[in-house]
Amino acid sequence: MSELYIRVAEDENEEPMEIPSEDDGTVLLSSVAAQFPGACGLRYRNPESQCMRGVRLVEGVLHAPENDWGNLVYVVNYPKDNKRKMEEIDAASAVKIKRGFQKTSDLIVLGLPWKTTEQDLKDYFSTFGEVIMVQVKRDVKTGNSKGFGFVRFTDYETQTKVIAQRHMIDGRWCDCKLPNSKACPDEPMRSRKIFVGRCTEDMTTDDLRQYFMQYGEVTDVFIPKPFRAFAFVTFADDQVAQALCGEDLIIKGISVHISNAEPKHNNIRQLFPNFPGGSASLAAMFDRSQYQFPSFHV
DNA sequence: GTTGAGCGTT
Repeated sequence: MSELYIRVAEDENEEPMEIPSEDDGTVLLSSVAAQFPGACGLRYRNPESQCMRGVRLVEGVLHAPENDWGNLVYVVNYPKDNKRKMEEIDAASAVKIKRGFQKTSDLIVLGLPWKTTEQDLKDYFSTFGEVIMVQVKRDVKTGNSKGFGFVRFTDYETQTKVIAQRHMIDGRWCDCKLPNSKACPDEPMRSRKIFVGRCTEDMTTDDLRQYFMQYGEVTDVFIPKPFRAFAFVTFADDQVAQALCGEDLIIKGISVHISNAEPKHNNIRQLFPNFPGGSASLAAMFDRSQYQFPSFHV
């Protein structure tokens, strides 16, 4: 019975994840909760009655029905109020739960040899865990490496391990750190609009709409022309927008950075036609006033 | 073709 895995999913229609069982054939609730934070039990559809059945849980240990887990997909139970929170109240935490708790972020890789390629980086970092993105930053004109890059892992544990040590890559010692540009203000505006930084030119409004749909209803996508490497996406629900803020997301293999959309203030003069002095001081005042006048940013 | 602490064509 050792080295057995059971299939567990958040919902009957979601993709299952394999959770390891113990030597005696039981599964620890903590093993389930490690992948599904907040889980308090498991259920499954009884093939005969077609009814959902609970899995026996004794002191944190889940016991196989009829002493055999079989090939069924088990569904995670959450405490009742959690569930209501997820479905009705807190769209923000729903997004986070869905994506797993320990989200990884891009790591900056400092000190790369000039000759190191993205393939080299991928080969090297794959020895630590699954890699979902690598970049070597290059001079746009010459194509020469700037001597640093970025890497992103699937698992948070991998990320922790990689940050903790130095790396010998193609004959040089390199460091991996969390990049500086991670900050999201503590008191974010409750905007429904997000700023999507580091877009590439081949990302269309349709691409962005398709991608962001998974988090909630998208009401608008705006890509400035000519190309400026960023875009705005507006959601129907501000909680969805806020939940994504500060994240690095992979779109078409490219890591984009999500932050709050700054209020646009190009029409201040129209709002305050008689304000004395230059537009700069007016703009500054507008910025300080945005909490009192939330309706000004649309 | 050069360099060696840094921060990703907002």
